[in-house]
Order: sequence, then C-alpha cells, then structure tokens
Amino acid sequence: MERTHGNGPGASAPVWSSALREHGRRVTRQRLAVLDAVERHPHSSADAILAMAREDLPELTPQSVYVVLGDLTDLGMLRRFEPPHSPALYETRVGDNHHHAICSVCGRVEDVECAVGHAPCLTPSETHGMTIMIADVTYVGVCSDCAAKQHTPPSGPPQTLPST
Amino acid sequence: MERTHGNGPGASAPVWSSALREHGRRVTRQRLAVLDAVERHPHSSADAILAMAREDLPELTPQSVYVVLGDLTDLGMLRRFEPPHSPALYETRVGDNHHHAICSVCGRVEDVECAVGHAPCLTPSETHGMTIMIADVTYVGVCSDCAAKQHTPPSGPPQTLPST
DNA sequence: CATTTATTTTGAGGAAGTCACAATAAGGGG
DNA sequence: CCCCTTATTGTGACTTCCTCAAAATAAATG
Repeated sequence: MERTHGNGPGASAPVWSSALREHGRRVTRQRLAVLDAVERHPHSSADAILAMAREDLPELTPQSVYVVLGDLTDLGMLRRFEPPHSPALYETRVGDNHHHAICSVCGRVEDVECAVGHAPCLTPSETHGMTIMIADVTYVGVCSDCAAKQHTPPSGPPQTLPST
Repeated sequence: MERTHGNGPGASAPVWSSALREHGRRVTRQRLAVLDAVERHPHSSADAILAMAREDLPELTPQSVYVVLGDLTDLGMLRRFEPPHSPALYETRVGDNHHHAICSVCGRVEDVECAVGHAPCLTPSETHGMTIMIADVTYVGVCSDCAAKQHTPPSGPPQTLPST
C-alpha cells in the first residue's frame, strides 16, 4: 500500500544506521522501523511500537520488537522506564538525565527537566554505601485536561487508570 | 502447632487491628499476617510476603495476599513501589516521602531520605500544566558488598540481576 | 447463638515478557 | 556479482505476575 501516514522511515534512517554500526550492530529494517517508531512517538509501549513499526514493515513480529528494544536499551540508544501499573515505555531521548510526569487519569506522559536544573536527585543524603549510578524519577499527577473534566463531569464516565 | 520461629504476630497486632478498624475494615488473620510479614521484612514482593505470612497462617492463598496488599495500599496503610525488572514491593513505612536505592547486582533495597531533606524532587521545573501529587524516586546503583565482589571474583558466578 | 455481609478461597484467565531453536538476511571475501 | 558466515529475526511454547467472577467462609453485631 502507499505511504499515506506522512513520512516513512528514511528521514532519520542514515543517522540510525551509522549509530547502529558504531555499536557493532547490523542495520536491519526491523531495527530501523523500531527506532523510527520510537522517535516519532516517544513514551510508547512495546505493543504500540509494534503497531507503528508495522505500518512500514507489516511482517515484523512482537518478539523481534522485544529483542530489539532490549538490545538497543542495553546499548544506550534507547531509554526504558516503567511507570506503575503500566508496561515499559521507550524513548530515543537518552544521555540527559530527564524525568517523567504521568497523568494518573489519562496516562499521558510528559518529559520533565531535572528539578533544580542540575541533577539534584542524583545526590541522595544517605546511600548506605551504595554507589548510585542512575536516579529514576517519576512524577504522578493529574494533567490540566483531566483536572478540568474531573470538576465538570458532563457526559463521560470518570476514569481511574490509564488504559493505553 | 507451636511457634518456634521467634515472635509470631501479636506484637504489633493491636496496632494493626485498630488501624484496620479505623479504615472500616474487619480484622482478619489474613490481613494481620500480611501486615506482620511486611513489617518484619520491608521491601518484600507479594510472593515473599505469602511465604512469610504462611509461617503463621499456612492456609493463606496467593490471591488473598494480592487482594489484601492492593486494598491496604489503596487505604494508605502500605506503600507499593515497582523497581525495574522486578515485581512490586511493599513496605509499612508510609506517610513520609522517602525514596529507594536498589543494588542492580543483588537486588537489595535500602530506604533513602529525600535528597535535600525536604522533598526537592516534588518541585519539577516544568510540569506541562500537571498537578503533581507524588514523586517516585528510585536510585539504581551497586551496593558495597557487590562492588567488592565485582573487583575480586573469587568463586561465585557473577550475578547480573536480582532474583528474590 | 444466629444473621448479615465483608473477606477469603477456588479456579480460570490475561497481559507482558522470556527462552530455545529453526529460518532468514546483512556484511565481508572472492 | 555471488557465496559464506553468523548476526538477526521468526516460530512456538512457556513463565511470571497479577486480575476477575463466583462460591465458601468467617468477622462483627444484636
């Protein structure tokens, strides 16, 4: 079928290809499709990534997505985080120490810069002798849209947890 | 059967009983056994809690543990957190805004007071309009024991992820 | 002690992810 | 350009962690 969903992979493909090679990985359509999907829709689950990547590579399988996501995450090309009561989400924004804010009503995820501008959360007061490598910070709250809906329940039933 | 494993439940039972009643819950042996297990071993998984609670209540079922843990967590009597690549862990220390440090080698979990002593992580720089309710902070690192073992690999095989 | 109904148990089932092995295709040499 | 090696993907079964509905049990109350 024709590509009616905007720009297919290929826009950032050269960048991903060289990055993969630099990590000693072969450049496969599966990896490119996954990387492209994650880049176009950050904070996506493996399931959502599969669906998006299949727009360009219909024969892609769930298992391959899991394998690719795991490998690229270990490589540092992707970042994974696991919100409570949700499957793992992935994003291409790596290297900086940014955090995430999740709306407990609709499940929407936003990036959040580190609080005091320079990784204060990486310096806990007492580490019990542990050498801290990373600080995973997740804010949970209610986004403005959902807050408005909560106060004026017009038609839809009140949701309690994210579904997608 | 006699109680040979030290102090059974009953030490803090009166406290838990009144707390349960204050929340409009009936005082059952299952709930007391779960609460006692979590109090004795903080940062335990549902599975571990089941095993511990069964020392005093052998007929306790996994499903009951899940139900009780979920309900008590919603009530605020327990706190749940979900480390990456691990089932949910529970603790009785609630109300304060403390965080957790996890050893990525052995899976050990330690409590960590909030970084700058007064919930700095609750104040992200940019919230995209979200009203932040809670900040979940998880530090991942290597504890001193595992760091020592890493440098001197004497006999045991090198572990990579927590198992219990 | 009897009654009410919250709680637990029983049993099935689902979501998310893993593992082993066969099939495929990317990259390098000729 | 074709072949070969082996990384990668696909296939299929399986595990873990957890949830749901309905029947059985046991707190709390009078």
